Amino acid sequence: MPELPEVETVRQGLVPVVEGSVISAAEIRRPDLRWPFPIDMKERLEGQTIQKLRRRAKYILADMSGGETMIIHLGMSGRILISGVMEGDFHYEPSMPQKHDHFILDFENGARIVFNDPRRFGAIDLVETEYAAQHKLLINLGPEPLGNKFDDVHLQAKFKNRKMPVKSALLDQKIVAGLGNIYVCEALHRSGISPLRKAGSISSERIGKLVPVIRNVLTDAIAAGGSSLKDYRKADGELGYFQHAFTVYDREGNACQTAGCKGKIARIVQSGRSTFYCPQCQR
DNA sequence: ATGTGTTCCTGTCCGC
DNA sequence: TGCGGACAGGAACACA
Repeated sequence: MPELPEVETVRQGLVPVVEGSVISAAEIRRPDLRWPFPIDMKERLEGQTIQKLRRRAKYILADMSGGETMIIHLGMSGRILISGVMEGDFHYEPSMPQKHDHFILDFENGARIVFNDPRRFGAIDLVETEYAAQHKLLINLGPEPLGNKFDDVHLQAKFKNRKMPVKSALLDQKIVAGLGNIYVCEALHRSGISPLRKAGSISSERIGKLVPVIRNVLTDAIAAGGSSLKDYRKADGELGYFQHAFTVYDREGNACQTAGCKGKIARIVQSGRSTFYCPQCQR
């Protein structure tokens, strides 16, 4: 579900609530999500101050005062919602845990955050901050698409000789980390590149154009608070609204909006995932 | 090495 | 209304 813009939006929503806040209680309501939690995670979290909330690709990283970092992934259906209030605000009793609320953090300032994930493809781990970047889940990630290391030189090198469709290549987190199904489809449409094209067959000139398009799609989506289809909510429970700006994703059968294009948006399946594109203007 | 298919899990929607 | 099947923002893993 959540791709980079959604994860970043959630992170930004959580920052004012959790950064500098002391965890008074950690409630772990099942032993695992996709993988088992560290057996002593509760004890290692309680009493800690969350010093910094970072993001790497689709992961949220919470650095604790005691030198450990909590690594969080939202999977397909994960949400983190703020459900208590901070001191000084209007106060009310936190609601009872809902179905699929798996992990709850209470803070000394009265704030509460709840991790809810119906499908349980999400993950939470706790590791030494110093080695967080070497974590199995993070070590092989490619560059941040909004960072300096993501440029046309990098993408050309990664695409060279690859026979995989460009759609699949951009979903590969080792090539660039943070894109998912929505934003790959949208970026390819904005670029006029067919998702079916083999990555190795795209000219350096077109790759040079694709790089800023990817950045712009993600930046636009973050500015819109992400895309809310079914599960996704911002940390305050509000909807994102980038879904209204989709040009292809989930728009099968609609007319292509590209200026001068008479095409109709098609849906195909690549590597088991839906791809939406315009066969007319994407080549 | 590289590309593809399967799998984890719950919920929703659509057609009959 | 009920029932079955397709499908959903991800990505590790097994296998050709």
